[in-house]
Amino acid sequence: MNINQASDYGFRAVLYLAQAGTKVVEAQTIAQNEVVPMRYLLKIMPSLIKAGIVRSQRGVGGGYALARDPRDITLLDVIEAIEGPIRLNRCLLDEGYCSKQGPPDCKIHQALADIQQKLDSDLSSYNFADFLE
Amino acid sequence: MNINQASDYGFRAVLYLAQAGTKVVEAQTIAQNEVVPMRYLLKIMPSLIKAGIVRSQRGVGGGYALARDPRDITLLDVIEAIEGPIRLNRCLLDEGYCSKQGPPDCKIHQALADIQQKLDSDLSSYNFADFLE
DNA sequence: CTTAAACTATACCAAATGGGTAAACAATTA
DNA sequence: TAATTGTTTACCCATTTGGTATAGTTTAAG
Repeated sequence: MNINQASDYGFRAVLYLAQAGTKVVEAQTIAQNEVVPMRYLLKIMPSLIKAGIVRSQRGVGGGYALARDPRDITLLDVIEAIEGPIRLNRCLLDEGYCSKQGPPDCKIHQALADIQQKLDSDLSSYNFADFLE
Repeated sequence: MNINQASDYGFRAVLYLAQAGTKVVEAQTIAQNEVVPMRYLLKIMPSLIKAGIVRSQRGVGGGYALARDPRDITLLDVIEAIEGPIRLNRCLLDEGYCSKQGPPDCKIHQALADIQQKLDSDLSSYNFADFLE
């Protein structure tokens, strides 16, 4: 039960870009400053772009910049961009996954759904403007 | 980011035992009723025993029963018994794990710590008496 | 006091996931 | 048109996950 390394790298990249303001920063700079393996970072970034969190520019002088105000980027946004939606239990998303095919009123399922919703909302309550010094 | 299958099986086993009251129930009965692979269930149960959630009896007529009131067994208890403590990010538990060895005042770390604490508390707010019909 | 029923401990295994690297490609600018 | 920088895709190895098998230990019944 944890956030994976890729998401953690995503946090660092977004935070670095937030600190950089509107400047376009190349991957290598982010990788070095945030101690993220460069090639791995390059693989992660497109997920952040597809999610509308980051924009990129190719070619000489290219790099990455935030696509929107850091205030509008939450921890959950980054996690979901990289790992997809959170599901405390697979049964909460994959209908028919549960081997018991439990009664639709499975109370544990309902409890987990409630807890997951709170977790989502907690992860959404922190935005990257909060993290700037 | 999810609770693993073993914990889900653990939920089912504990719920089944809670419904059985004080009766000693053999593994096969639990496995069949809760649709859990018998051998896998047998591997999981010792974790619940070590955590003081379940007690076992060997030999003829043996089986499992809850070791304490269902009201005193929470979702978190079962998860921690089976998966160990929850850590949203490894850096929250393994000191010195973070490749950045970030400043001790990493704001993201602090946010995740807060969120994790809320998650723990939410998972603790449901006990297995709540789940009985 | 032996046998059968039940849990325990270990070891093993295949498939999926996680973390990371490599190489060829596409775009952009000087 | 060449150099720079991101994109795409494929590959790779180690770990984890979910599960099975096997040998062993405890206990109650006969």
